[in-house]
Amino acid sequence: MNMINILCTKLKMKTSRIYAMKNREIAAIFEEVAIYLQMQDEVIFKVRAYENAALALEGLAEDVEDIYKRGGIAALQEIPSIGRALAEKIEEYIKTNKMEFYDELRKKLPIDLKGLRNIEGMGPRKILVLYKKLRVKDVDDLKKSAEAGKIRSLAGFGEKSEANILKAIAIKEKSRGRMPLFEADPIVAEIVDVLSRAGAEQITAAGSYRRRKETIGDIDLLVVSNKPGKIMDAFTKMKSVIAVYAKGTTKSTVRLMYGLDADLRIVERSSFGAALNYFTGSKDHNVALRKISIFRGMKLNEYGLYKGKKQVAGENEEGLYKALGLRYIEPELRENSGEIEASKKNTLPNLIGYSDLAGDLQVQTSWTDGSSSIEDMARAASKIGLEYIAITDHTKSLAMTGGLDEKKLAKQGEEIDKISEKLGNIAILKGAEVNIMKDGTLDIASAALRKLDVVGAAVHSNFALSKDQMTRRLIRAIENPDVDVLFHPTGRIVGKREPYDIDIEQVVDAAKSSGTVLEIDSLERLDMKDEHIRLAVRRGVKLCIDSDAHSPSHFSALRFGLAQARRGWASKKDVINAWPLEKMQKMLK
DNA sequence: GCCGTTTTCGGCCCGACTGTTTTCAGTCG
Repeated sequence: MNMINILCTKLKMKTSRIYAMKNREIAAIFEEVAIYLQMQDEVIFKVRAYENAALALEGLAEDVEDIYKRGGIAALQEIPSIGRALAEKIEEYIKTNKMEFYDELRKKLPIDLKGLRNIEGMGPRKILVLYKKLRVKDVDDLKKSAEAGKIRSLAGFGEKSEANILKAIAIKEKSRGRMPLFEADPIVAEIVDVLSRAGAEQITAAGSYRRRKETIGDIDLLVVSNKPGKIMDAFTKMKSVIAVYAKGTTKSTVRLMYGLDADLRIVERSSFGAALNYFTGSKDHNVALRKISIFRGMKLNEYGLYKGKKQVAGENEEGLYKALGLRYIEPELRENSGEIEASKKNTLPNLIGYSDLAGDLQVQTSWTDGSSSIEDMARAASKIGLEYIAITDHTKSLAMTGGLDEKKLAKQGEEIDKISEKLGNIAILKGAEVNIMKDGTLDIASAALRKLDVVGAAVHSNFALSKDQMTRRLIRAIENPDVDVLFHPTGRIVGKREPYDIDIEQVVDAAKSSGTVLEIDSLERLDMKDEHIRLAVRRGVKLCIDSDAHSPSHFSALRFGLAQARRGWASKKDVINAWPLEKMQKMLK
């Protein structure tokens, strides 16, 4: 939340512009309350209730304020992990922007909980002791106390604890939070290489990396090896390791110089499936599976599924799900957001596969801000197995890219025909990424657009309109009979730019009624988000997954768009560029 | 404080590692 606050201040934006802002605010408060309660020796289950509620709010697609407006307290209680008491607290916060219960706790213990909790090893009990004995209120106090050698003499602490605190603070100062998946990819490859050289028999990256979440908080690796000592040594001595938090025979944790942690677990082959399942998560998904195990009179841990002392499953994930009476659930779906119920009822979607794309409907070239010629881009696309691409350079109002006008579009069309004929092995469609003006009109005349095969429309300016204005702007473009696809519908860029404020449901509904395709932009943007995709799929809106390539190497980003689509429960039937060219073209206006 | 394939009361996921201890509490995922 801090990051968002900073962002808001910097951009002088109203906080309401940030998507589902209230959800995160309230989640942050509940998280803090949980810590306060733990300090006060409140029963752990009450603590968990607040933690669970925070998680539920963070994972919520809909704005909690909208839910409240729609159905009041009763609607809030429909949210899992929110009961009467917490619903009332949420109501209070929506109405007054305050929560008395929380304010009281804070008055009693005026501590920067969030800051202190962010220091590795600092939990509620330690924070409380440090406050009571040394009046430590924030990270700055903590650092000073440690440097002055005051901590080592406290009961429960020692010299090592004191040194670790200083180390953890130093590391935190260099931390960077969550990392986009596409940045983590090469780092994971590097670690896998090291472990494989050290003699690991089997290596799999698990965690949010395997679930293909758009950002990851750390890297979880799972290894099968009969030389655990050697593997752990190789892992903790990697060049990129700047600190070792823990090193055991089955589990080690290190901090990497890239600003995130990596966890390594070594397991027996007979437990690999159970371990993979456990370390892939999500935590919520795991907890749900364990509850099912208990219900069926069994116990699930990272070593297997047990009936008494007998392992009934665990060597592979498929067997594990089967033994729990479930259909196999793909990692991208494991967020405990309905996948377990769907698995029970056998209604899981047949997810689009990572090699299912036949074409790419957004490609830029050196005609505008791309680096390469039409021919080079077409060759690169063909090389990775695509059967068709659409050339979609920017249009004239995007002056900084040298956007094309009607005349240049016509000229580019002639060039495309020539190259198409020359190459022969890939269909090159004529298209454009047409700029959506502030009022929702387009910057290219209808007559010129009708000569194109694919018209994508996109917002590139005036991001700070009100929710209402922006929604109307997009809907006007969507309903334009010349527009086939709405490119990167929410304008966000992972880790860089928040989405503009729109009513996504209205946008999706407009796409449905007008037969407009919504894009999943793969490169850096990952726009739409998984939850938006899921909404679109539910409403029967067609999607396309595009690279938004500006150079030949960018086509490799399609796998991230595909991952996003899978996380949004999309099947091949939902994604038009997974279809053969002729069938795809029938979907265009 | 939440929740119900079993339960409107009585449960609530499970285990590894560290540091400070001599058996465990605290933290983490």
